[in-house]
Amino acid sequence: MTEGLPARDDGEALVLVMEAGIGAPEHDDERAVVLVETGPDGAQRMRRVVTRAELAAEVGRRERTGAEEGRPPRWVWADTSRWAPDLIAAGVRVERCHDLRLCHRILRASVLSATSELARAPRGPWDESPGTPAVTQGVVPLDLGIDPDPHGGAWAGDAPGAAGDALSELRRQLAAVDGSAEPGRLRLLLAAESAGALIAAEMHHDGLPWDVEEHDRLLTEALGPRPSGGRRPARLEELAAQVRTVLDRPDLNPDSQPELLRALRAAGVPVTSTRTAEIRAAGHPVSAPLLAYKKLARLYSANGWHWAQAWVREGRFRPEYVPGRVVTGRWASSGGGALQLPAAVRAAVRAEPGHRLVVADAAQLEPRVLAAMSGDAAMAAAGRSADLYQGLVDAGVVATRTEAKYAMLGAIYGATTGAGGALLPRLRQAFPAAMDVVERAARAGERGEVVATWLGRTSPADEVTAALRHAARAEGADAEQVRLARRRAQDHGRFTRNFVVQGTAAEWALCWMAALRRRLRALPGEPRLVFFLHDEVLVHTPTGIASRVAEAVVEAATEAGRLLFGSSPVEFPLDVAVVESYDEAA
DNA sequence: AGAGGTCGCGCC
DNA sequence: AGGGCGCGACCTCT
Repeated sequence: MTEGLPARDDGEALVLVMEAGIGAPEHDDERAVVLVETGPDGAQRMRRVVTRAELAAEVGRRERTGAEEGRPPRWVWADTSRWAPDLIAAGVRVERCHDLRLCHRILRASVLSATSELARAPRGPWDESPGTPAVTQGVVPLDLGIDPDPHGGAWAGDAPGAAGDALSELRRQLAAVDGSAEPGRLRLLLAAESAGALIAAEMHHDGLPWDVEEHDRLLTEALGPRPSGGRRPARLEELAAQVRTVLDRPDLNPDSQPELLRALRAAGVPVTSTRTAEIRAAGHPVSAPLLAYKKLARLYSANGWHWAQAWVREGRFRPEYVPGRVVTGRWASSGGGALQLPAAVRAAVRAEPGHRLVVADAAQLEPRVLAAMSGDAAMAAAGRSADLYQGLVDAGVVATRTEAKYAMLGAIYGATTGAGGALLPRLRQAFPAAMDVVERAARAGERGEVVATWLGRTSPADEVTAALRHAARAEGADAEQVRLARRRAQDHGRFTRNFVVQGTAAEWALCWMAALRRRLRALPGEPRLVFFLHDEVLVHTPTGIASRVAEAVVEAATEAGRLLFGSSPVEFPLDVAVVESYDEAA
């Protein structure tokens, strides 16, 4: 089922942007940038050299002429996080790009491009991990084969054998895609990954609107006024005092896990760790004040005043988003824990005057993705209702919505025991095709094999699992070796089982955002994507077009489903809310 | 003093 | 429970 996937666009112009890597860093504006325009076959059409200071104007010009002809170019560069921020700061937001480093990483590992020259070549500069500070801030260590004099004219971009040469790399990538058994899937994946890199750069630039006063209000309400010096807030101090009294340890520091654990055990509290669940289960008089302390201490240290001072500037929280850092294809973030923004502080995410936040999240995304990728008609039918979990209840698969949720998540995460594990036979009976997809992925992982997402992103090779398995099967293997191999196989099987679903959900989400971004660009008033959380987006928009933005978000979800799964009957409904602050969304 | 490891908990 | 993360606090080692 590939009818939605893009065919090669032979009319698309690719414009490489490369740094010549010359000039002293203190004269950054004068550093040379080389632009090379090619067709999708990699044949060179035009090249020019500009200074870094001239780049944004040059890119903006080419982008406009492309847009007028209805064919914006695709900008090709080593690393979006190195080029896009300056362009965005200069007011230039390109329509599309191709991030060589992110795409290289996908093609290097993908089962769909395994026989390509790119995949079989030894590791080189393009295998360096993307998004690391050394890569994004330093000069990319590429041998571009460029004459160091930007006005000298001589240029050796076609010099063979230069492993770091961006044009050669682009050609290798295009060849890997064209030579793949599933070029449409890879093409979509690379385009989506690259669009994600653009979005990440734009979201960092735009930032999440953050109301520092509201944040201070809710912190003060929970913790007491902001303390001076290194002291704890009043409410935390009170709770600490209660804990000390109950445990009869006047000098206890409740922030120290070993100290706290010793004190709890000395007081006869039956815990083996300081985990919240154990403390709650103990039902001891210390439980209530200690649990309250832990909750507030977390808020204070992770998202308190100090956090705001470090990460919020001029009313915006600007974390760094790092596409491609999570093996499954999900984004990671760095700086301020953007992807763990707790519910307790979301009231501080407030639209600016005259604006609204459009908050949208995909309902039960992972189960729906599983239904689509497996072509499981029964599961698709259960997902016809807006709430897939309720759909399972209505179909008579399980008795309650809670059971449905546990069972589905258990199937996707690899539960073996407990409520989730117990319900698996019911799911297997009701949705054999869907369960077959995850169980085959699990078995492959247990054997130490790789698995791939719908679009071809492939799990990292795991030699350890395979080696342990081999050792355990060898003549004379002892029980300990067998136990170790089995344990490792089970762990890796759970990982690969989850990989195919989480990774495909990440692909859907990338397509969703890319489709949304394109729609937002066509709207007036500059509505901006300002937050992304795996299956959820926030758009900051002028109030007057908020309803059009909400429509665009829904249309983009439908488009994402079509792009990935063609005519699959699986729907991807959203919960959409137009609100003034994030906490108002359900 | 600083690096690195572990725990625990926030998000999906 | 089971998958994927980032981060802060504490602790240990160097």
